[in-house]
Amino acid sequence: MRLVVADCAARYTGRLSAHLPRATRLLVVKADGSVLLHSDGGSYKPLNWMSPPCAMAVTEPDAEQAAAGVTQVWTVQHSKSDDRLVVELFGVQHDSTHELGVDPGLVKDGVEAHLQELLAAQIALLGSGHVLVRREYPTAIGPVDILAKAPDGGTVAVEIKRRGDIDGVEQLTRYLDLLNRDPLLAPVRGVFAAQEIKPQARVLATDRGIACLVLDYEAMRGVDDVDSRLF
Amino acid sequence: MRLVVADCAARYTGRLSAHLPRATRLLVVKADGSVLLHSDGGSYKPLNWMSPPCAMAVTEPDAEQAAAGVTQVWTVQHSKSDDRLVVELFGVQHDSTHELGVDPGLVKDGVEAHLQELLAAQIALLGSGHVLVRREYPTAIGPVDILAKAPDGGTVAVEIKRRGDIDGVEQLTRYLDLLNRDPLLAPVRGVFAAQEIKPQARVLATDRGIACLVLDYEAMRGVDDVDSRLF
DNA sequence: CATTGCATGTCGTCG
DNA sequence: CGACGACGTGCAATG
Repeated sequence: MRLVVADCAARYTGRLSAHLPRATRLLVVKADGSVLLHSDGGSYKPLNWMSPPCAMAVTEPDAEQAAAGVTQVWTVQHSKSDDRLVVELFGVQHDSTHELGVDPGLVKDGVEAHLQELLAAQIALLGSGHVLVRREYPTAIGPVDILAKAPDGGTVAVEIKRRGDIDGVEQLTRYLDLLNRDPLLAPVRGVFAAQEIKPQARVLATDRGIACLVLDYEAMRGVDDVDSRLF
Repeated sequence: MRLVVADCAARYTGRLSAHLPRATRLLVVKADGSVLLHSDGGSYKPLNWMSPPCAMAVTEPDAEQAAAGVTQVWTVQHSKSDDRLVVELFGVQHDSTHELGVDPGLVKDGVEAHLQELLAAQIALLGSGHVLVRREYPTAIGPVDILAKAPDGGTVAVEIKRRGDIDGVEQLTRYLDLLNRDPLLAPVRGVFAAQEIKPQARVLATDRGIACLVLDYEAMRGVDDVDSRLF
């Protein structure tokens, strides 16, 4: 990994065209050839970058660039597309290279998968008397998160999201359209379950006769912990 | 901006829980207090990070950490949530600080907005005899990208995307449902226009009687250039 | 300030 | 390799 702090300007062409006026920035060149240009603020997203696979060529400035004070030019070309990043360096404050080795990568705890497990285990949250049919119930247009039988003999299809917005309601609607054509399942009601349900999503769901269920992750995990201790 | 290359391990808790096993990484501390942990590969996204506003506290390792070889601990706490990033540093290879100043930021050329302008100017791409009503036609659930009158007296609603996938078809469907309730506009046909239309989106659109229009950005810009020269 | 829709999204997973 | 959904999505425009 090479770290350069330099006064620079950049131009990107590819999926869009964009340019960065001259300023002092951090340039990171990673072992796989990818390049990041970071400013001293903002988010984790660089101002400009090139993703791997790509190759960097360092060239001398042409006459015009040299007259403007450019000391070197980095041309970073993506290997599989015509995306290109050209960086003009004016003055270099810092330049160092470091051996980092391979990274074992991030280890995450589950979120949506865990919510699905918890709700399957606590299916009575849908209402007393509900029975789990199965998780990831397969259909032609993808798996339904949870399918359950209601005490009245009907079927309940549950779509689970961490954050419930309009897309999730659309997805559940498509499942319901399909499932209700199956005489063995119909009538199928929908339940839209999420840790947080956006107002617009709630309106749309209600308009379509889909129930909304707000999931309390901590509480559900608490119940689960109690269960774990009992067995 | 502070750049540190160090052997480190990290733990993030907040919207999810995750940890990074010990390895050598780049740690960037920006002027606004935000912290990025980068490996020597992958994309521009850090392995782990903390967004501003946040504050970093550097502390001595406790007895257990010290025994494991930890020399210092960085605790980065988000100011507005309970998101927290804790980094244990074992050995520091590099540590430097740089003054960067304010960045003027990225300047982009338009993409979707430009497509919309071009199609509005070349409305005959919808078929000969079409007349533009307006761009960003307002409705209760958001603006329709382009509304036009067809030569047969009907109305055409156009949804424009750079890449056309299923969400765009859903969005256009909602607009069409609403617009067709207006007797002054009905019947309203839909046109789904994009530089690239995903197969699933095309199937869904066709199934709903929505026409698909693939936009050739370069060709449309070419026509526009010719127009500009004429005037 | 909340909401919405876009993104050079990136990243996993599955067919 | 392509398609699809989730993301600690981030981010700007907008009401």
